[in-house]
Amino acid sequence: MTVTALKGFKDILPDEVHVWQRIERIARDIFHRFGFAEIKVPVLEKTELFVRSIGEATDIVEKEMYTFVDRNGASVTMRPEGTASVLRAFIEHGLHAKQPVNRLYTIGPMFRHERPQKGRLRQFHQLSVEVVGTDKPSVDAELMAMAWLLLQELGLSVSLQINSLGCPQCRPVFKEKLVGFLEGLGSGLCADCERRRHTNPLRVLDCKSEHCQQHYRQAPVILEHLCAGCADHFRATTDGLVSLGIPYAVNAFMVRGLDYYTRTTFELLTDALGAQSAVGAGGRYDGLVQQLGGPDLPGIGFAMGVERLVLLSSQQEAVASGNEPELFLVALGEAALATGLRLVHGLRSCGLRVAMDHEGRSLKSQMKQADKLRARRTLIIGDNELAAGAGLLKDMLVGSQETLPLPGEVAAWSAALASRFRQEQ
RNA sequence: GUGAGCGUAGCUCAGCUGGUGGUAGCACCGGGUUGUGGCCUCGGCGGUCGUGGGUUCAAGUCCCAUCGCUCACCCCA
Repeated sequence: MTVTALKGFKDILPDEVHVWQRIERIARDIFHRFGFAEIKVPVLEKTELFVRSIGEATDIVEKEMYTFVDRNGASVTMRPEGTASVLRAFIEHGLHAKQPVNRLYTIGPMFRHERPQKGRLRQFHQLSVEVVGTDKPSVDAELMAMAWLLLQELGLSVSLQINSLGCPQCRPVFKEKLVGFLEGLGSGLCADCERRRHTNPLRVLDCKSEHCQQHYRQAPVILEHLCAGCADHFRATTDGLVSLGIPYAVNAFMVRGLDYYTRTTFELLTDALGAQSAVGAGGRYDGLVQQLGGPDLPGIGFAMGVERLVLLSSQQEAVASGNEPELFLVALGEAALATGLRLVHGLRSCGLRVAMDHEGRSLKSQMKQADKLRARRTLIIGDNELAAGAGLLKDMLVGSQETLPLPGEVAAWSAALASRFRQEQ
């Protein structure tokens, strides 16, 4: 092998592609049920967009972005997440002017230069969903309910954790209190926490070390320091979840890796993916649209990792792809091959999935091929059949076989066969 | 960026303390059936043992380096 794919970039082979298609099909269906419209945006953007939205001091911006200078000398970046691009498009095209609240989703690849591991790649794919133009907590609940329904219809069981990160009024007050608390702790924390204490104090509380957690028993909790507005919002959001019957757990220590989140944040977690526990996550980002140069509109969104959904789906029973040929045409000899090709094209034109072999191989060999492709039926045409103006139609499931007269024009046979197969489906 | 494990056929893997690469399984191709798949059976195709050095009479096996993959830390979808 001379040239291989880049580290962390994966080929999705034909055998697994139907798992992806199923996920995307169910996702699109649900998004449409909830009134979302698809938007397709570029994978390459000006670097500035992500720096301004995600935050200069985040891990993503500091060390994970695929950033390079293009031929004109401009700094460009392969998008590391979807929200920034969607909001850029939203603002650039003035979508807010068309309707007060916009519901958008996009599906596609994201890029982050991290060390790959189970469920984590450098090119990965997200289902990304945004609601712009409302700050109503019932929308927060509705959005989480949609994510929940999607996982449910995919047959995956996960847990929902939620938190509130407050707003520009109450979060700084809490942060100050937390820093004060951490300084009073002295030494004894793990190395990571020692470091985070200064770089990202909020994240300290998320530490997995039992030892550190003991120190944090008395730590101030964000949910107890929300301003009245944020507290009301959080209460209304959880009320909404309860009324919709969505089970959730409050995790006051949950933090997000992007700076733009405000108020509601949530994660959809599984324990079946090794170290990668989040299959989806999101939150509210009031203020982000304005920060990106747009109108002062609130927003909320979430993303789900398609690879992680695929990993979880693949742990379920295998499902047939549904793309098996409805007919495999077996042609024996030159003359039959020529007639067969015309018949196959006629059937395909009538909407049937039809396969055939062009190599002139033996009958047995072609039957094997039809079986391997899991073709529903075979139509055998050889010299005998040509002479008789007929074909042998075999049902590959039952094993029964009948002589099928093929009189007149190919177009006529094709239409007749196609409508007959439809009825038998 | 840090750490650990692993690189033998298209895939999954045997190969013990160095002594000629496995009739291995799956897959693929062909026969057993004058023109009929799955099951069975027989045969065939298929390998720079990741790469480069070193030790040795002899290296898939031991040593070093290097590349790649995987998992974990970090972080995240």
